[in-house]
Amino acid sequence: MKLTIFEKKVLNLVKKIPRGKLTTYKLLAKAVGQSKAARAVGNALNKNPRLIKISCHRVIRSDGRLGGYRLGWKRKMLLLKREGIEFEKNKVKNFKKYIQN
DNA sequence: CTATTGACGACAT
DNA sequence: CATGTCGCCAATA
Repeated sequence: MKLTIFEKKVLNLVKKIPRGKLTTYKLLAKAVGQSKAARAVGNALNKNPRLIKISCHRVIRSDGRLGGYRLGWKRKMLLLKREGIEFEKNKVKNFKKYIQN
């Protein structure tokens, strides 16, 4: 499985997110120099070859909603709760305070 | 080269 | 708050 440059960039940033912190597809896009490629970022994570090793569950939507996850958003939510993150109505409560800058 | 496909985002209704 | 629309983009067929 070979990864494209774009995918590598994204995955490398994602794996650095510390436990209990979050980031968004949009921020990642900006971080790799393509502020409008949030959607493409999501696709990159979807292809994530090491779903187990890379914590792609810490990436959410810019509006605080969870966004997708290969194994289902419920699973994603569980993992986040396990890291001490709280929810309300399918949205992360005060998500801005968890964002990793 | 063109068309399609989404783990998206901003805005309108 | 819930949907729908439209624009964006990298990857793929």
